[in-house]
Amino acid sequence: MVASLRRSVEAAPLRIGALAQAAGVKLSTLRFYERRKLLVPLERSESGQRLYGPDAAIRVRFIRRVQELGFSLREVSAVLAMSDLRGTPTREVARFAEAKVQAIDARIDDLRRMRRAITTLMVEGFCAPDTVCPIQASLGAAGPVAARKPRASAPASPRSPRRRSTAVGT
Amino acid sequence: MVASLRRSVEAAPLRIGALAQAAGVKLSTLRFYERRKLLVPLERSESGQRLYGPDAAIRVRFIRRVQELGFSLREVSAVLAMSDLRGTPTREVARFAEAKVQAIDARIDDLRRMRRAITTLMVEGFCAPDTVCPIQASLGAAGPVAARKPRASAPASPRSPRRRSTAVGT
DNA sequence: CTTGCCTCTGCACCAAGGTGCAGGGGTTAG
DNA sequence: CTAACCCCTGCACCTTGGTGCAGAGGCAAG
Repeated sequence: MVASLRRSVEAAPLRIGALAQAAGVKLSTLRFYERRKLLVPLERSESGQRLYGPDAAIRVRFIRRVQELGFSLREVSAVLAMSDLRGTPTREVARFAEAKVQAIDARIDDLRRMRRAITTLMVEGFCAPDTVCPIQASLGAAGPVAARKPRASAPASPRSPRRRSTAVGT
Repeated sequence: MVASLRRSVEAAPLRIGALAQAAGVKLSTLRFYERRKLLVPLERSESGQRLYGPDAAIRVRFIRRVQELGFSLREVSAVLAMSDLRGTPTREVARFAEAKVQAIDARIDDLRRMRRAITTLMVEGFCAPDTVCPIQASLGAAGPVAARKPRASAPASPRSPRRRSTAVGT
């Protein structure tokens, strides 16, 4: 009842299954995001069913995209918190945003460097024997090593494991 | 004894502890990389101690850097396998390299888009209330959602947890 | 009312990337 | 010789980001 009376043009609230479909993720993922405070349903029905607003799918897709860009869920939630502070760029938020931008720039630089190393290599016909391969040299030089953190990229089906070793092909 | 007689100019083989120090990682990490075939010691001493060549630290740093760029260890090892094929860019390797370059480009594009969204936002004084925040809109639009994959970036000390929720500050 | 499809909660488990620890030897200075 | 370090193996455990499952309840159609 309550729900069906909202401003009529507004899309009806989605239940979890519909949202999962719309956003292309699993129910369990949505519940997981809720635990992590990334996506909280607009409200619950009397019987406890999660009801999401029509923009929820965008939020979910956003989360996935940002993760793809190499940010952890913790960071994604910081970004979301920031974007949720509509109209109020506090000093803290501004600093956070700035830091994010710098991190993004640094990451772009690294990717460019790596890209360059790879293409150069391919053009030059690969590493000469008995030298340190330039791909490695380009990124392996001394400097801060950074504690274990990242992960990303290529597609891998969740239910297709059973491969261990590490061949170059494929 | 054996070790001290190698061609005098070549740096002495490192034992695992020295390499770990030089590369800024833990012993256990090096052993782990060995299991994953990312870094195999040059040889073992008679008593079974791992002995690494002088370039090992570069390789380790390289691994860390590439991971930071958002590649999984599986992918890193593919890159390394590629770079280890000194002098022989096979067709397979070339295809792999090309794919990597494309992946890198795509990732750079995404990062740029996100960067743009953030800076624009900061300039414009944040999202208007009652609209979908442009940060989210810029990346959350419909399209393929991509199965769970990535991870990366900001520093976080391994032994400093005990924080759960997700505030924007810090 | 029963069937079928959703959804709920709680809990266990998965893979990746490490980390730590126990128990047992190597090696080396004093 | 013995202490102090270093290193070995195997195994258990940790964090992230999800998944899956069981057991129980909601709800619309026939």
